[in-house]
Amino acid sequence: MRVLCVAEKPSIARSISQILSGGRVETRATQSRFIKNFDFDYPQTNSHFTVTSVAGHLLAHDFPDAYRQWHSCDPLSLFDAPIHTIVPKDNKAIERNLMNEARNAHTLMIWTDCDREGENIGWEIVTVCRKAKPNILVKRARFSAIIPQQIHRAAQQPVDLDLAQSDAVQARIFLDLRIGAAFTRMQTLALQNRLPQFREKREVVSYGPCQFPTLGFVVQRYNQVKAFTPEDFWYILLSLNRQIDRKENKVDFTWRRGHLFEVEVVNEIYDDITEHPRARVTKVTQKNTKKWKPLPLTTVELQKAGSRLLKLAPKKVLDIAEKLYQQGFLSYPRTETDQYDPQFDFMTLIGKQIVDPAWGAFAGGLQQGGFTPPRRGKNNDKAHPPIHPTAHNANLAGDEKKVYDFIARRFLASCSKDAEGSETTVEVVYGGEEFYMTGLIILARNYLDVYPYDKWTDKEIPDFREGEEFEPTSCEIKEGQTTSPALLTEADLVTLMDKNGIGTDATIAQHIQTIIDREYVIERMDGTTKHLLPSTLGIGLVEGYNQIGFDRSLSKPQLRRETERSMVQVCEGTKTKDGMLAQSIEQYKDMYVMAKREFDKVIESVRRYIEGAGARNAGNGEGNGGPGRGAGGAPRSRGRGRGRGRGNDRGDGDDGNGPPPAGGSGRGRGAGTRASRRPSPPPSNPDGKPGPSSLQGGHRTTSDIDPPQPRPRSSLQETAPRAGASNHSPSSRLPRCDCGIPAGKKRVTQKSAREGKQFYACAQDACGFFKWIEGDDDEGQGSIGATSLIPAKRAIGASLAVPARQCKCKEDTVQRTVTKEGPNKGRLFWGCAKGRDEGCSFFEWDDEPSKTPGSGAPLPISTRTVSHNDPHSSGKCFKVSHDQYSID
DNA sequence: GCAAGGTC
Repeated sequence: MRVLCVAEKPSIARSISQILSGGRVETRATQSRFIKNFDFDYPQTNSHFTVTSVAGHLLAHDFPDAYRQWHSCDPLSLFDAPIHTIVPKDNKAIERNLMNEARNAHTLMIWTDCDREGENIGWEIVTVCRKAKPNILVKRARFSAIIPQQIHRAAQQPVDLDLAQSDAVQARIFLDLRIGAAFTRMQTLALQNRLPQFREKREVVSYGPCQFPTLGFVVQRYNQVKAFTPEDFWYILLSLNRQIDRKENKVDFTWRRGHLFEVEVVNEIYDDITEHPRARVTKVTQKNTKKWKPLPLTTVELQKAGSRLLKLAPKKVLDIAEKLYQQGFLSYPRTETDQYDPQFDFMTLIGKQIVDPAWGAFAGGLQQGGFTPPRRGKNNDKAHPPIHPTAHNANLAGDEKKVYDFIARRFLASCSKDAEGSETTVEVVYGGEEFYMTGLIILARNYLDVYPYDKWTDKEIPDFREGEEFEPTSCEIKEGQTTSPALLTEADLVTLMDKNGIGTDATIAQHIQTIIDREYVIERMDGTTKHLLPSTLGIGLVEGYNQIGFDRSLSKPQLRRETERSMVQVCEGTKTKDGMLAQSIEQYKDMYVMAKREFDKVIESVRRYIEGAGARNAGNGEGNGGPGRGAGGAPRSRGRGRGRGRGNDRGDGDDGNGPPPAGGSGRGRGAGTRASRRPSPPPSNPDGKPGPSSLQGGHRTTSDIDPPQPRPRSSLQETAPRAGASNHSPSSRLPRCDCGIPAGKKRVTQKSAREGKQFYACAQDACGFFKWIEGDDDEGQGSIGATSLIPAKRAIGASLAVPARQCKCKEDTVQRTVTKEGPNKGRLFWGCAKGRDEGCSFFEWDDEPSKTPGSGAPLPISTRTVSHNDPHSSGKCFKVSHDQYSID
């Protein structure tokens, strides 16, 4: 039996040929420069194999001539115009090769990547091959790593292509083409008609459903920076000189109140406490603490780490990983999965690393009892495992070595144990005010030994006894200033796009490049950090469109997210391709009509900005004070507002008596005995520990993050935000609770599907008011849990893994793994978040459909795939009526 | 002269 295997790219064709043939393979050239055909016998299935490939998508889609000329039709008609499917000129040689080879084959086996796009590329290959041999039997090989065991298994146990996934991609292709072409022509022509700058330049002002939200993030951050007003604050620092190991040391105690924004109040407190000669140690506590080992590695994490730790551009990191994957050293590098299969064979892969001079000994230690199963993240695309090394490579240098080393060390670290330490907290009362200090002793470095990218250092502190008293060496008032957020870096933007489902692992970096190429955004180096600054054109477009009252803004991510959701529904079979298209086209057509009718607003906005008059008011109510960085650069994801009355998750924020806070609200527990004062704690790290802040650092102020200065470049100028230029953030966006006071913004902290989602609640916990913050994730910045709400970008399944099962307590359930020895060990199940003792007895296997009505739990793929496993039912795969492709 | 998604 002759089997024609077609991979998604030439390198995969070569690799699988090597593996399946055991090296005894004949290579034939084709008319395509890139494509080779590989012939060999595969006795395991009594077959003769020919392996070839395409190079990504084989087909292209465009409008017929009558619509292709920009002036030949109203752009509106592009929403309904016919779309032709063709084999583009560059792919003709590939097409000819496929048809020639198909004629001689009994079976066509599709070896494209196991994701949505791969399924669609598979159908494109089928379409072309069937032109030459209509009744060819079609099978699908499923694999997610180029390792012999998987490749042989895929060859011997092929499955069927998934029409639903292909349809979802098809719908996306048509939709993107129609929307992109219609909006791009309309806005380009309108701007050229009305503004001379555009007539002269004659450059395309493109609109794309991914590029515009990407631009939106850059503009949003710019507005936040510009709207930022620094605020002075004051705090009290208590110091003591005391010996550690016979060496004199100055140790600082942190004020429990953090810092206050009223200098008079601080002065008053200060005067009070300095009347007292001595401070007293009220409590010395010691507890064991851990630093968690890293999660298994996803593509986006790899890109962010590459940017932050290895100083390589996201695109560069991905290119290197792709190459190492093709050479068999890494697993598939485009994955959203950060959890391993319970059956994953860690030991064999760890064993391959013991020869390494740098981390071989560590790997050996893991083999001899040091192994602990990796943590389980929340994401699973059900197509690929986390990125891990599949073979050892000792012959790398430069950037390739950096990337491989990182991935190998990350893998070994994730198989190791958390680092362990002992944390000591000393609490002190001085003149009625509380101060504290923490120290850390690392007891076991564990994973840190192989993972130098994480830092955790001892902080020695002197011995203190409960009840002891001392005379402070100094007690002084320090001053600081809140600082503006920074403009986005490329890594920040990658994070935002990923969280909001804009683009795919493979295209995110390209969308960023597109908005730079279009001059919507300008890259600017600030020291060694590259920041992204919107151009006047970029701001003008976004602000202009924002002034048109769309339900869902074109520059925000919801629309794209809806497209993604629809695609998942098509994959699930709960929506048809045509249904999705009709619905989406109608929606975008309405928006197009509205945009065209009110395009004057965009034109005026663009005119204002590029002529320089608009920069004054870019905030436009958007600025929400910006993520507060505190004076010491607290994590950007955390705070909003400018310090005063920031919401904080520790519940010890605003006392509720003063004027309503601007950027959020804390729940008052009062400010000790001085209820009229308004304490504001230092920013916290995500783990709830105090972040590095001015309270410890002393004098770090806003000058750390100076706002960027203008540097004109072209007629479409850069715009530079200045701190303190305008708006205090409006509190008007906050709803009021049933008590009539502004509601507090809070975040779900419970481990569940909604973890991280924000909601409003009564700021004083008085009336029980509750409301989800709609579009919480849209703001992106700091929407910790957003990922779990975003459907998978490429592979089917990720969104289906979102836990939506609800237990008898009407709470979201949590996923657990069977640990008890027995046939179910390692199997996943869902149970009550509160546990069986405190909660209910809810129990469902993860791999079985939920019995809870409307739970949205995953359907096994097999139940919705048209399945024809009988190898003799040649051609029956295509009994399903299928108008997907008719190639012109 | 348009998009986003593959890959070379």
